[in-house]
This record gives sequence, structure tokens and C-alpha cells, in this order.
Amino acid sequence: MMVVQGEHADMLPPGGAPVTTVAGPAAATRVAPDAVARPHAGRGGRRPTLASVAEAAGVSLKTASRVLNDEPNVAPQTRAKVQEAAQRLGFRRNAVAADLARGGSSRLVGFVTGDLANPFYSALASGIERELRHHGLQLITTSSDEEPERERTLTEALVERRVGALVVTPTSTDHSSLRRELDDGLPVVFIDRPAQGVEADTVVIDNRGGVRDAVTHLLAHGHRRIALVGDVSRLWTFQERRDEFVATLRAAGVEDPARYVRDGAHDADLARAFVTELLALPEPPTALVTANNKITVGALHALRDRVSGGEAPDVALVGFDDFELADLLHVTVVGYDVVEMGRQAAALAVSRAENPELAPRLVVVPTRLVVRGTGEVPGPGA
Amino acid sequence: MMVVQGEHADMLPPGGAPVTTVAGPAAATRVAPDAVARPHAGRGGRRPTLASVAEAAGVSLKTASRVLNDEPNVAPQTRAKVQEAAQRLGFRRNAVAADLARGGSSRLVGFVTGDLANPFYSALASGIERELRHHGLQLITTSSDEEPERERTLTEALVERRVGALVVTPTSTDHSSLRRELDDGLPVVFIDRPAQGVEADTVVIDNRGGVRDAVTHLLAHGHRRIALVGDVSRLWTFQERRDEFVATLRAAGVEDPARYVRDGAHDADLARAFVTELLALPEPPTALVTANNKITVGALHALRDRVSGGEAPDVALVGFDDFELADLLHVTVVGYDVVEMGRQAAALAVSRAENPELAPRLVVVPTRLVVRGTGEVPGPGA
DNA sequence: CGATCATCTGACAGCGCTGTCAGGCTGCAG
DNA sequence: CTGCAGCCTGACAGCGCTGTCAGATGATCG
Repeated sequence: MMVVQGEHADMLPPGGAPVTTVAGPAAATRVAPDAVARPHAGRGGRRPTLASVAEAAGVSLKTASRVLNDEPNVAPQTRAKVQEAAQRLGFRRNAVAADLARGGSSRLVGFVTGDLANPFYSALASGIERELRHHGLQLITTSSDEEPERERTLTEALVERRVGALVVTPTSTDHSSLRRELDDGLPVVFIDRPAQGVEADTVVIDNRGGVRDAVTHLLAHGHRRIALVGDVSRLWTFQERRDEFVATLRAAGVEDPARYVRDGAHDADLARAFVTELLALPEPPTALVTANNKITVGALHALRDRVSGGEAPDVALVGFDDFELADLLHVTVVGYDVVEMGRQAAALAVSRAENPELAPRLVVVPTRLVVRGTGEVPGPGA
Repeated sequence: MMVVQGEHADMLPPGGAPVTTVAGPAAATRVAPDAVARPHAGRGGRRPTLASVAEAAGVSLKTASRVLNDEPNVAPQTRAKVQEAAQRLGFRRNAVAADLARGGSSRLVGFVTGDLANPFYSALASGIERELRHHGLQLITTSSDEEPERERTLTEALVERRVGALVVTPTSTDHSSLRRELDDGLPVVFIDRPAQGVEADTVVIDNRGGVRDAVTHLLAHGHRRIALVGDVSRLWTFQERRDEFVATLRAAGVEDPARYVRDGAHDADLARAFVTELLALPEPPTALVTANNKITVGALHALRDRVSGGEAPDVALVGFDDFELADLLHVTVVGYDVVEMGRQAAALAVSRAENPELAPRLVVVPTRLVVRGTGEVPGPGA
């Protein structure tokens, strides 16, 4: 889909610069230069080192180091000389070497997310980053694609990179491989789902409370045949939500409470299909609870397929996870503060880095029901 | 606000800040109850080094290194011994030290994004990451919050970390500080907006073509009074979009084509206000072009404010940037493949790392008009 | 006046790893 | 038996930086 630019040649950046327009049919076209790939042909002179700065300034390596680290006990004059030299040579300190020499971990925090493209995770990342920033830490984000194997690979790579802390959205069911890191004092925080097999700081949503609110709400509006459309049942969050869903219905005296429970809706398209299927049942549910944002979107599509006009839908819907535009679409959801979740996770990591002896902590983020319309469609019992 | 969590988080406050809950006799599903039993194993023995592995295996440091890097010329027996020792000691190689010793940059690629929380950027990040993964590279993502000063700080930090390449969404207007890095052979790719003051690989959208399509579409539907709601005019993308907007209108014989151009709508709320204002004019526009996803959302809110019922809106709208749910909302947009954009950027970076002598390249991502409804509201001239 | 102290500076030994190179060993041809 | 590859292995010197410690200087004090 990348097209050679021709027609719109007028869009070139101002001030003449560019240049060759690479293009070619979408994904496949990797720029394949004819030239033989040569190893880092570092072009110009070598990058200035601290040693070269020291030499240029006529001081020792250590003194230069002191200046560039803002350490005390350096004569103002010396300081100036070094700074001038560093400036002139365009010196950039090598944080990698510095970290090594300090014999420790870097000021990097690793985040293993499920899927960066999901707004939920990017909101998390955003919250984490914002908190870390205050502590002079940087975030390195990676995607496991919800694959346990990838998760393991990624955490390992991050550990090898000697990150100062790790925030993980656990996908796999076993995290004993991380036990060694925990024992070594690496702060590890699990977010959204608790880890299994290890004890560590954890931030989770109040899944059960949220689902209970949703179901109770629907019951109050006269629904009895309520469906739950969920993600793969391997995921802890869904297990929690499902269990509470069933428990709440049962407590309300609904018989066969698991009757309309479906799992495996891993993406919006599957969810859409599931919902369509559910609604085609001889005795279809009159209300839906969707277990996460992607599923809610899928369900909305299914509902629209059904009600092609502009009329109000005849099926109630409460979604877990708030999302942008949910208000415009009048979708009732179980919401919570995702950015804050991330921030909490980062705070846990930081505090543990400062004090490794703390007992594992659990932060539960409360949910609240956001009433917007779809959740208030009356049921037969209303 | 420390609350001990009970059976279910029943006592959670209805709203407001998350509750920090320390795991006591926690929910049975979660933390294993042997918390107290284990004395703080943290910060116990030092992390095993390659040297300790070598010693345990009874070989030299170098041989151990060879084994763990899968280098040839090691006797199978020796190899096995080392692997066993590494396994037993729980050795994790120190990638930082390895990078240093190799005398070069790390296998990390830095990405300076405008705002991680914006789905546009996270889609970019996702595309970049996906491509890098194929090359054994990892992505480190940071947010500039669209602040030039932060952008500079971040790029500098990344350079100091010796990233192997840099992908930047330029916010600032001057990137001469990066010239040194470019000269040093560091692959730098600018994405979404070209850099000013330096020549480098760049990936941009066909902004002018997209806007032209949008405006032409609206003109064809009988609109003459068309508004453009844009972001801060410091940003190159908006400048492009605005210029083309005006040019297209002028070419169509519309007089005072800039009459309804507004800029400064930095977030959805501002955009909403701008649109409301525009529509309150004595002679309001009959169609809107919104310059990015956030603004489109704001405009949609404004339109809904106006048409409180379910009736079809009376103002046409074409948004730049596609977004999830745009289909459900019937929003006509100028779309393009964001993930692919990221992928292209990563590919440029990788290819330049392999061959620094390449001339700067420009990749232009094509746009396409996605017709869904709001863009087809007929105008007075229809 | 020498002793004491605070301030400033530099030599040096690593951090944990890899590249280089020299050396030991085996097998096989001459 | 010598010579010469070919295969393994290990010493050693860094990568660029920081921590430690000792030395140098001048100021202060008994």
C-alpha cells in the first residue's frame, strides 16, 4: 500500500531535503539495498569518550567523570574547563558503561504488556511512564501478544538487560522462572492479573465487584436471561469475572446461571459472532455482559447488525472496561481508572526498589458502574 | 487510605482513588498463605556471573562465553558441562556488559512518541515493535507529551543509552542536536512529521492527498462553507493539512477559503468547543473537516450536543485518521495503515543500520477515503 | 613553625563480558 | 619421524565508566 509518491509531489517537506521515495506493496517490501551489507561502518570519527574529554581539558579521567556527574569537590575553574571540552567535542556519556561500572542495574524499567495496540495497555503504559518519570526512570515496553512463551522470552531479555524493575501483565500460568529474580531482589510488579507460583506486588481491578454491580444492575432492570461473553478462559481476569457472574446470578435465584456464559472470544470479530449466535437461540438472552473492551466492541457490532435502523436496541448491554466514545454510543460500562492503575504499579516498583524487605502488597483498583443507556434497556421482568 | 482487603472487596469505596490494599489473609484465590514463612530471601547471594559459571564447569571464562553465545569450535562435552553449570546456577547473561564489550550500541531501538495514550501512537509503536522483533531488536518507548523540551531530553537519554536506532515523532522545530548522532552513523527515522534542520529517513502520511480527497468529497456533496478544525499550528502535519485544505477550496472557486479554518484544538474538549462555536456563527459551515482523531471525537461530541435526539446530523463531517468504532458511528474518515507506518519506519532504521551510506529516504503512506455516512450529508448546493 | 584539616585531583582496579591471539592437541601426509 | 593443517582452549587486554584511596595543596591552628 505504500505508493511511490508522484502525484502529490507537492507535499514534500519544505526546505528541500528528501529524497528517495521508497515504496512498494505493503508489508513485503523491506528496503533491500543492493549494496553489500557491511557491519557498522561508523562513518565519521569515533564518538568522544570521557577519556578524550579529560585529555582535551587537561585533567584526569576521574575528574572529568566528577564534573559530568555533578559531583562536589571540583574547583569551579576545573569544572568549567571540562564542561567546555565536553561541549566542544559533543560528548555524550555512555549510560551503559556507567551502569556497568556502578555494578548494578540500569534506570530502566521493563513493562511486558499483553498487546500494545490495545488502548487498555497503552493507557497502563502511559500511567507507568508518568510515574517513573518522576523518579528519573525510563520505561521499556514490550508486547507478549498474550503468548506465554513470548512473555517468558521478553522477561528474560529484560532481565538480561538488567532493568531496575519489571512490570508484567501475566499471560502464562506459571511464573516460577521469575522467582529467582524476585529472590535476587529485582522488583517485579504484576498488573491486571496476579502471578501464579510466586509472591509479588500486584495491582488488579476489583473484577468481582465490577461484575456484581453489572449483573445486579441488569437484574434490577428486569433481566433474568443474562449472557456473559468472555475472553479465553486461561486468563485469570476472565475467570474471576465469570465466577462472580455465575455466583451473582445464582444468589439472585436464577436457575442454570451459566447457561449463557461463553468464552473464547479473543477478539472483536469472535465476540461479534458469539453474540450473534447467542441472540439467535430459541430463547435468547435479553441482556449481555461483555468481559472486556474488545468484546464490547464486537458485541456492539453484532447488535448493530441486528438492528439495522436507528432504533434503540432491544438487548441490554453492560461492558467491562470503559472506552473512548462509549459515551457517544451510550454504552453502560464498568469503568475504572486505567492510568492510575499503571501509576500504582510503578509506585509499587519504585518503593520496592528502595526497600526490598517489604512484604508483597496487593492494590485493588475499584470499579464503578457508568450508566449511559445500553444497560438500562428494560427486561421482560421490568 | 489503607484498607485491608476482605473476602470480596466489598468495602471498596464507590468511586475516587484506588484503595491500596495490603495482602493480609488474602483472598484464597490469590496470594499463597506462606508469606510469613519465607524469610526475606531477597538480596541474598550475588547474581551468578559468567566467571562463576566457568569456574563451576571447570573451564575458562572464554570457553563459557563461547558456549553461551553458541559459538562454534567447542567440544560437545565441554559445551554440555557449561550448559549444565549455567542452568544449575541460574545464570543470566548480562546484556549490558556484553554490549559494552562488543564496543557498540545495544540491540535496543528508541521510540520517542508524542503521547503514548493516543491510539495513533500506540499503533505506531506496535508496528515498529513487530518489525524490530524479526531482527532481534527491542523497542524502548517514551512520551514527549508533544513538548519539544521533553523530546530533546528523551532523545538524549536514549542516545546515552546507546540505542541502536532512534525513531522520533518530531514535536520540536529544530533537530540540529540530532545531527551529530546522524553523522556518527546512528540511524534516526522521523515518523509522521519530517524533521527540520537535518536530513534523515522519514515516514509520513500523504497529508495533502488525504485532505484533498476529503474536501473534494464534501464539495461534490454540495458543500461550500467547509470548516477545518486543527491542532496546534506548530505541528507540521497540521500545516500541511491546512494548506492543502485552503488550496483545494480556492481551486474550487470558493472565496475566502480560510474563513472557517481554526487551529489550536489540542484536545477533544477544545475541539468540541471550537465546533460548537463554529456552528453558532450567523452563517455557520455546513461541513467539517477535522484534522486528527482526537479532534474528530471532540467534534462528534459537539454534534451530539446539538442534535440531542437520534436524528441524523445536519452537518457533514470528514475526519482525518480512522479510529476504532468510527464504523459504528458512521463517521467518514481519511484513513491509512498506521501499524504499517510503524513497520516501515522500523524497516528504514534496520536497513540504515546495515548500510549507513544510504541516501536519506522518504516513505509516503497513502490515504484513502472511507465513506461511512457523516461525509455524505448533502450540502445546500446538492 | 610543624601539625591538622578541608579541599581538590589522579592512579588504579574493577563492573561482566568479548575479541585477539597464542598455544596444545589430534590426525594425516610426506 | 617431522610437518602442517584443523580443532579446542585459555590468557589477557580492553569496552567506557565509577568507586576507592592515596597524594597534593593551601588554609587554619596550637
